[in-house]
Amino acid sequence: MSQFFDQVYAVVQKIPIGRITSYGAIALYLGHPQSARMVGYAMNASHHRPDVPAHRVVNRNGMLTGKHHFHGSKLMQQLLESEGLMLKNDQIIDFEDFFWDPNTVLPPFEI
DNA sequence: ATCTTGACCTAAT
DNA sequence: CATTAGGCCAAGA
Repeated sequence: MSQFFDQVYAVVQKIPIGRITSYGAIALYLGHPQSARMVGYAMNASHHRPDVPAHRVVNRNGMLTGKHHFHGSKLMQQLLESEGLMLKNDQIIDFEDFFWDPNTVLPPFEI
């Protein structure tokens, strides 16, 4: 089951193209407000899952803290830029404008 | 089995 | 302002 990881992947897959969200927002949505680290860990373990757009998940400041875990260190930035986002110094410009919050967009999470 | 290390976040100092 | 401390819990050594 590994519920939590799968739930994380399910949410990440719903992030629209060109939008991004944060680890903490996902953790909060799933009812684990203090388990943001686990969301990041789930991403680390999502390499063998092809349909999980891990590049659309950044930390709450819009910084690409996980870029080193991609195949190339530029890959994450390139993927985001190809979706229309602008980046500077590993940080998303106008992060708040592109932020996609599952807590306000998706229906309340239910077990 | 224990110890360490994290794609994090918040609250307190 | 910046820095620390604590909580979270899955893997690897």
